[in-house]
Amino acid sequence: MAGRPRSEASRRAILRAALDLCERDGYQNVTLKGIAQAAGTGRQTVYRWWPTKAEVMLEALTVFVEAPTGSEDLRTFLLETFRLSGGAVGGVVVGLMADAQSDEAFAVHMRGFIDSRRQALRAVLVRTLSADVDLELAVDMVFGAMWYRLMNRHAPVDESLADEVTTMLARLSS
Amino acid sequence: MAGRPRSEASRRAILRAALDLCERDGYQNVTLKGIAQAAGTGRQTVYRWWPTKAEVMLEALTVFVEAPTGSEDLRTFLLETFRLSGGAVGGVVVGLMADAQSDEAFAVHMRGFIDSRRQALRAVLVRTLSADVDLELAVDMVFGAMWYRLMNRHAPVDESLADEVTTMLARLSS
DNA sequence: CATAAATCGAGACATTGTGTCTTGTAAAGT
DNA sequence: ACTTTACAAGACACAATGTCTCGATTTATG
Repeated sequence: MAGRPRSEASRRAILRAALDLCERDGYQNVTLKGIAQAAGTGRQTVYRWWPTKAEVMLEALTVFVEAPTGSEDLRTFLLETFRLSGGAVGGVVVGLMADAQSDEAFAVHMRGFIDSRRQALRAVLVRTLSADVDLELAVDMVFGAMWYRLMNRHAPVDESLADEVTTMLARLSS
Repeated sequence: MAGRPRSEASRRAILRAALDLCERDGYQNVTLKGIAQAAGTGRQTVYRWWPTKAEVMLEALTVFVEAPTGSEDLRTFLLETFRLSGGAVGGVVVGLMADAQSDEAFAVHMRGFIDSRRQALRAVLVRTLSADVDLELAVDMVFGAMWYRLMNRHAPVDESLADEVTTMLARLSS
């Protein structure tokens, strides 16, 4: 009761092609057909292992992009996080968040991804803020500001945002 | 050099049908074909005046939903805003934000909509916060937290959020 | 009143992406 | 050998988008 094993080469080729096409054409213009073609694989091979483009991208992110380590310093943590989000990866995660709005099954996985990042920030903030500050709300406001800017594009997500957020939070404990 | 004037009845029927279908089926499941059909109008009549579903919805919001007035009290302002965003309107604006990620022309209009709300909050915050607090960042963090919760759905946008944000901001000026 | 201009509702049409299905081949265990 | 599963390639039905055509309607102009 066993057949041909899953091709690890095809899997990596698909995940790699997904990210590459994303960077070249933008998340919204990437199609599953395009991913399969760029990866030199059949379309069914993609559909067999992932239900949607978003799921492919999410796995590609976790495989090829390492998340910022849990730095102890808030400013450093935010610098790493915002540097990553402001670049090509930012375009992907924004597309994923947009797709999550029309795909509840994927939204669940997206929340898992988001939650891991929330935990990392929470671990930093718990050492930075006073004990009587609402930690969950602080996480919402920091990452909220980041996502808000990523999606609405009224201001960049960059080093200066990390500085400003850091000084803003410092005021809470004075 | 004048022809038949635009039918105001059709315009209102389309905007009304757009919101009604949104509430019944959810933003993502609404199609332009469905809107035209529900409004009892031809499809071309919709396309003649709006390029996309998102533009129809945005106009429908501004016509049928009145924005919270610029209350002087921060907590009251947030209560009104969050009560609106937490209901059926929240589902629409989230859908619009998602669509804006794949339609740059609409994203420009969306930023205009967002910016009017930012100005309203800014007007309240400038009377609430100390003069040396970064006002733009404060707006980003407050509305950011709201949008973050609306899109990721890890926590509700309700009265308690308004309370928590109000007390959090009060700490900045102590 | 006659004509030009622009709208109206209705629906055909091509295009594109999704997701399923089929075909013939390849690689594993039994 | 035989079964099972994956593979690449591509046909297929389906749904939504956006353009186009059609005949009819409603306005301003001469």
